[in-house]
Amino acid sequence: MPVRLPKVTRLKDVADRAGVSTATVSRVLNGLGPMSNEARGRVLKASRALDYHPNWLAKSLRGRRTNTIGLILPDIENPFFTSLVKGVEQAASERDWNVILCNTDEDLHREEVLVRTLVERRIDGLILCPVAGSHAYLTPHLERRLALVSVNRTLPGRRVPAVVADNEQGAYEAARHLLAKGLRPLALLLGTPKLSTTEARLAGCRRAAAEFRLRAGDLRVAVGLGRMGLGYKAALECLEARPRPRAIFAFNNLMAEAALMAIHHRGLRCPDDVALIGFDDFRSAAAMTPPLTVVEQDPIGMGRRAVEVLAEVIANGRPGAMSTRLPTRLLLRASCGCPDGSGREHP
Amino acid sequence: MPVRLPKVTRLKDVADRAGVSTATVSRVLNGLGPMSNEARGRVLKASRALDYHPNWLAKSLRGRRTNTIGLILPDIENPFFTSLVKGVEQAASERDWNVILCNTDEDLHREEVLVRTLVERRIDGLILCPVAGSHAYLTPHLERRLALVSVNRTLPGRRVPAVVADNEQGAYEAARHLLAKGLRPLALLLGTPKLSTTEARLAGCRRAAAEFRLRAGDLRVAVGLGRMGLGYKAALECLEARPRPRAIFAFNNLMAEAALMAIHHRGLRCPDDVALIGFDDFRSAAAMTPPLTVVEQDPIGMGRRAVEVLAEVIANGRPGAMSTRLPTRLLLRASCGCPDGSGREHP
DNA sequence: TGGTCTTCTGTAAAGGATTACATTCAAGAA
DNA sequence: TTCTTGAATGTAATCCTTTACAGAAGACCA
Repeated sequence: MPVRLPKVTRLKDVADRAGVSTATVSRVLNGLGPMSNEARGRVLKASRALDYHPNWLAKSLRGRRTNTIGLILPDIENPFFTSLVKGVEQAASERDWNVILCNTDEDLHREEVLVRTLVERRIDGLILCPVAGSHAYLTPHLERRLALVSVNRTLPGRRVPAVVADNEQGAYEAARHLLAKGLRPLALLLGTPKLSTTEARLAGCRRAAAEFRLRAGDLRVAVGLGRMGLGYKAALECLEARPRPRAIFAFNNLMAEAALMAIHHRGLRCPDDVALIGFDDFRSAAAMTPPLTVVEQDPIGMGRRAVEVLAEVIANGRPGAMSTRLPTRLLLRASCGCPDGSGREHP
Repeated sequence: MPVRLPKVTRLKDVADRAGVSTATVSRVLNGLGPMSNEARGRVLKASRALDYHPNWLAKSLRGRRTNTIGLILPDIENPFFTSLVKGVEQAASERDWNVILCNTDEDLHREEVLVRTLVERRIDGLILCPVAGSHAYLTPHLERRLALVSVNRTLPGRRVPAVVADNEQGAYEAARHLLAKGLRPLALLLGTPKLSTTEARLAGCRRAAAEFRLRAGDLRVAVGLGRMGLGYKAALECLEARPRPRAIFAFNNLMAEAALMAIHHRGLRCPDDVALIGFDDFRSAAAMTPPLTVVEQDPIGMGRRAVEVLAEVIANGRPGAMSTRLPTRLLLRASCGCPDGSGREHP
């Protein structure tokens, strides 16, 4: 029998219609405790007829668990983070968790506000990619045993589990690859400075430089500050210096694109005049001319792993390991002067 | 005096420490009702000392309002939707609303489950970009007066307010531009079929074709099904046909990239052998070789507008207008054989 | 002094679910 | 027949806030 659906249906309404108590309805709907088939049938029928949707607020309030985690990222428009979101969503939905996604735009104050909001929402745990700066505001949250995992970037000086890529090694391999070809000067195009990723990648490059006994002038550092326009300008200036760099290593996907545009607009050929390697693969990298060599990360895997670590923290109060470092891989395409080795450019 | 923070602080704890009732604490913290400065000071001090964070679950349960909206999209990895998310987030945060973002992966069943989940969470409203197929499951939700706005795509045959781009006109202008240059055959590379966007763009192309009195064989339709690999294959096949198309109009950013790769891999020159126009601008479009001409949309504006319409529905029970159609613009770059007119390739 | 207003504060009832505990009832055992 | 046991169900407390309503205390006026 169809029913006019006037207001929102409560558990009590279902109970009344089925002629049982609220406790019975709750037990039936959650499949807990003993129940007669008789009661079960009546409850399910009533629930269906009234189009009952349990009030998740009440449920969570009572159960002290929201099955929701927070995910705070600095820039969801960046394809790296977009893929990371996907990984987190996948792993979360396997656990029947929901994700609340938030964007800081690299703004520390906004990050602090977002963390507070999520804590007030009683999320079960938080995955955070912290912006640069002091995270003193986290102290009371951590004392309160907020389940927290940092992802992609670390939180310096805090005992917070981290899931990151092996930035040092990845950058080392890229720089070594360029230097082994004799390409120098080598210019580094940094994204946002002071981040743990930037620092680690820089360290990797310095290791390679030391190994090849590079002279001081043969390692240049330009800073793009994480914005396309600024990266483009920095790359242009960098290409103006004499002797001109023979290779550029861009520290993220945005900077790699900026560098390639700068090379083209200067009328230079890539890789013949200037070789280019980027950090992090992205959808368009293989469609560029030339296809871009990149240090490939696994953002989806990183997101998945972050959820797993968070699950450990939630369940046991602490993670299995404080630090997870995911391997990277040099994905050779034409922009560094190599024959398109490891495939992938045919989608 | 610093306090060891043992468990989570409740309103009651603050009240006890300040020596007042819970009602007073609530009034002070929400700035409602009359209160003495005396009480105010004591409450604020206690609240700070105990690091009190109001329980949003209890608040929302009692207030029957969550200040949260849902946003369901088919593919958050697509930069178009990523920007749309940004617009929604901006407009939402101006209203102190939070956004729960969900991903359907173009799967109707997943969409249905997500809507149910969000309804159970008692979101105040929902912005939905529906996948193809029958949305019968929406009927009871709409009877229950779920505040719903569809975005980018419409829900055929339902009275649900929609915020979309003017797909017909945008596609018409692009096709006209190519046909006016005498480029034929013209090949259309569709994304996912049966979507309102695809249909509208197709209609725009047919209008242009009729205007130019195109012969039947001079308008080809290939289908990429919204996946990079399939789009690439479809484009390759399309380029194999004789006479070879002199122009391709790709119906979304993914298909445009696929088409460009196919052109390159076939050893053809763009735009000399085959001109190319895509639908929707994206970060890398200007960095491609040649830079891509596209029908530019305004995804951020679309997201913002969707929130505004949703706000009307929430406040008044109905929208100001059932349909909002946002203008598009042909953004000329080199890939259609035009001099880089409207700039933008220098970031 | 008593009455009327104001201004502040407290008590207790929602809001909608889960669940510890109590109760009922029938079957089986002694 | 009476007692024990177990399954099935109901009652009421609980989670944490907001807020209607009532009460208290002081100011002011007649």
